[in-house]
Amino acid sequence: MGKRITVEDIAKQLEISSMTVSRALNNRPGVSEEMRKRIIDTAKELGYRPNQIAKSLVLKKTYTIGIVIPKMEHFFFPEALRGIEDVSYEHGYHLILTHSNEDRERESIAIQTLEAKRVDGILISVSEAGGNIEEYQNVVKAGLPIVFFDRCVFGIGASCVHINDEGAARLVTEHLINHEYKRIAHLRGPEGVSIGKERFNGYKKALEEYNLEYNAHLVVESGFNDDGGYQAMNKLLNLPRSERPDAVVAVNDPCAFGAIKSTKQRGLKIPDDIAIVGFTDDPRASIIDPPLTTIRQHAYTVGKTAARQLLTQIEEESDEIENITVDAELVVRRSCGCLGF
Amino acid sequence: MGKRITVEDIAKQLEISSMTVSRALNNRPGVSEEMRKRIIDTAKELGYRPNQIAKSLVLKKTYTIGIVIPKMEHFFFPEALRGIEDVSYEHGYHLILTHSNEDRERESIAIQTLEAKRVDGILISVSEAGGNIEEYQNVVKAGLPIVFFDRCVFGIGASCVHINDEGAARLVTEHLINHEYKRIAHLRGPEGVSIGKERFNGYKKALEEYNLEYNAHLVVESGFNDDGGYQAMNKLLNLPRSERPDAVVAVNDPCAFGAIKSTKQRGLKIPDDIAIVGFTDDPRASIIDPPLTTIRQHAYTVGKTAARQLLTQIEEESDEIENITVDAELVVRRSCGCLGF
DNA sequence: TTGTACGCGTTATCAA
DNA sequence: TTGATAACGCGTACAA
Repeated sequence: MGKRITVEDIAKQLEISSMTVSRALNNRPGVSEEMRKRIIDTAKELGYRPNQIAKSLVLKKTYTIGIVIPKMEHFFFPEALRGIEDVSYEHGYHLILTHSNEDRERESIAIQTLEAKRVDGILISVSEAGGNIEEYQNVVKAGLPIVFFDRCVFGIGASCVHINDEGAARLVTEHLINHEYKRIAHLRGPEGVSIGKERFNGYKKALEEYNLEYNAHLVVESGFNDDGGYQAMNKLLNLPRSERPDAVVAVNDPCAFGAIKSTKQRGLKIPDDIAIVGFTDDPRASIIDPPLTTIRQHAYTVGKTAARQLLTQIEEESDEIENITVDAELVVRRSCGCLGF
Repeated sequence: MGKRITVEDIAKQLEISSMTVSRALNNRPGVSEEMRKRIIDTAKELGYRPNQIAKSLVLKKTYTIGIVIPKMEHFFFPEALRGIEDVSYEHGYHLILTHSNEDRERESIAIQTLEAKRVDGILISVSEAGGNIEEYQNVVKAGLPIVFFDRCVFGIGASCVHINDEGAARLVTEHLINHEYKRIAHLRGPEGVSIGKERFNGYKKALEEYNLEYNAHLVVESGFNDDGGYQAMNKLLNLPRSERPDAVVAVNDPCAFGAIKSTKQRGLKIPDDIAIVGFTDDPRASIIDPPLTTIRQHAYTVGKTAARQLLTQIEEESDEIENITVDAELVVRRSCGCLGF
């Protein structure tokens, strides 16, 4: 931040007061057209750039929203970010991007930074390590609008935008059941993260509905990445042959990719020996061998919706809380063996 | 931005001056340990959050760097962003993220916004539509550090971090030549963008070096996305059979994916009928059918290096300009037909 | 239509 | 060790 032209500089050059300059530059009434023109011209000439910092201080408004993202590597987040950006841009808001790297403490610091920067609102997807509930509550208490997206925290008085994780997991599990799979395993996400829990619930409810036995040995915690999926799948494949699953529901696509790798390494065929389905519709899902049956999440729409919800809260100063569900759909490809080829 | 606790509030509660509070909270000397403790305690109690806006105004420093990214959909950028974020975080800087969406005007607005927000520096990858040279020059003139990454603009007094695009394009083209391909086409990026031009130069130089005829019909502009690659490949395949290429160098992986789609649609086999190579090493490259021979770009390293260069300029107030090249490597997979299976 | 005084929340400077 | 004052750049409120 070097020396910059200020309204005062422009005022001096034209021998008028800084207020007139301010009025002219902000299209306020009370300035003669001639004066306004002269002011705008010299502003351009001098390369004036308004100081948004000073503006924010007096207006108590930054036109900035803070984002907390747990993991940039997941395709879901850049895509959601794109949705957030599009909506914010339309509304004249800008983004401060922070990254928790799935770390509790780093997330906590990120939130405090955003508060210090006086963002007008926060969009957050909580870290895999589980949430800083108290931190979130402080934000809510302080009257700073906050909207959770994808990985949510309920019951603290904040809005939430996510897909129907339980329903979608149930859908994909039922799809497997309907195609005669009997021993269906689940590579589950962390207990403390909403989507991990809900997808697990969906899986379980599908089993119950069809009177399939729930077997705790067939549920392995995997985290959200491919390495976790690889490790978890290894555990399942280390079971005695008779106890091995004939199908696997992975908590997300990266996890499914890890599971596919593990399966192939042992010379097993997908879907002939074992079916695998994912959740996300990562760009790789359609071109991996075999193409992955999965749930299409519409990350862009989730981002857009979350941003809209946040901006509504900000601009209408409403604190109406909403729990918004974005539609998801089953995408059937070869990895589940249901296409008949 | 609601009512927030200020240093003044803390000062009043303790019946001291706000300066003492400021000193205590910023670990400055000149406060008795006892006083410091009391101040920190009441700050916590009251839920004090420093107002970085006010701080920035007086310190003329925001600890924020602005990013301009042309297209979130390219895998390269989230990955570079991750590198940028990691380095910035270490240095205590935060990111304002803007998105030009490959649009000239939107890029221009983004830059002006970042100036208004008084970022301490800018990292930019220019839009496909070509650069706002004057805008960049104004930034440089204003003394605001700016570093280009990946898609650069040279000769305006700004640093640049990119891979050796020309060398890498030459490498991959030579690889094809060495494996007896004779009619090698190029799906090229836009004229006005550095990487488009340099990769084209690399392609051309490889041909020259091996005395292969350069044929302008075999060079088609494609843009940077898969649709552009698809369209461009269609043009090549519409040529009379004898004029068709036997190999194609795509300007990047998304473009190569489009070309692969076009080729498959016509029932042609890759690499038997036509070889295709890309540039990026997108996550899909390794799992598409056939796996794509490409250049691995190390986007994360590019982001990291660019951020480091920018922070050096900011913190050392040096305006030494550097043109930094990040290594890239050839990744040979099946799509070029050189693996012998 | 234009200008003056003051405040936003913080820190630097100088005095006590 | 502590405090009073001014300043950062701008906009609000009121006066001329």
